[in-house]
Amino acid sequence: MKWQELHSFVAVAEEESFTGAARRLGVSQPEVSRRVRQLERQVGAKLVQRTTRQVTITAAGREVLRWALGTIDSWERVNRRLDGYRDDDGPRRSDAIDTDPDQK
Amino acid sequence: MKWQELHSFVAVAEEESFTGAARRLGVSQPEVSRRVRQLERQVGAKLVQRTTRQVTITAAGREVLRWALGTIDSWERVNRRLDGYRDDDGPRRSDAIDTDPDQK
DNA sequence: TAAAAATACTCCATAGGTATTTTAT
DNA sequence: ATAAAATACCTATGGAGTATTTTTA
Repeated sequence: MKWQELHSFVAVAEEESFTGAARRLGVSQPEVSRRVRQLERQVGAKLVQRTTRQVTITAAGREVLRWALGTIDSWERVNRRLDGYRDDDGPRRSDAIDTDPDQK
Repeated sequence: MKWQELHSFVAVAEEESFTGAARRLGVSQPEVSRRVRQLERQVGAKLVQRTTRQVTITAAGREVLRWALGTIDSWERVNRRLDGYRDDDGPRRSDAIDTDPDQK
């Protein structure tokens, strides 16, 4: 499971659109499609019900969404607590950890 | 950030050894080394202090470890709750989501 | 000096883009 | 008919192995 997949799924769930999510994530629409499908494959359950006109989250999707939001949030808190320990020698690459949706 | 990196870090922290963690994860020692370094790079802080004879977790490492353990645990709970929704058509690939350390 | 971590090099899998096709309203 | 998701295809990045080198107790 990858962080990006979670973020992509969250974006799709919130935007109720793959293209919208793609725009928001700064990535192509097919890529979002792939990430969500991949997540679904790994989880073993359909997370969003899609037709070309409607994207609705499934019951399983709601479960995962809740968890994903909580996890992302808890990470952000831990991440903040790490500020004290941070070694600022290496090149600062805030994009490496895509904790923030509006990275770029 | 990748799930594997978290698991690798947890294994290293618990085994206090890269080779031990590698054995436990069923992966090569250099790979574990890379995954942990990658995680450190992303986090922006050294998580384990290593010499060739001693591997000790840092303060930052302890923070991340706590979070990682909690996250892995919470995922396992959600994952169990998903059993009801699971579509058992596609090939069962329990290894895809490495939620379980003893996958293979 | 011996055991363990890091580096070097290689190969192949997959992440991710563009172009196109399919589908549902 | 059209907007949006899926598929096809291609390239480049990086995941992961083996072999080797470096390091410290």
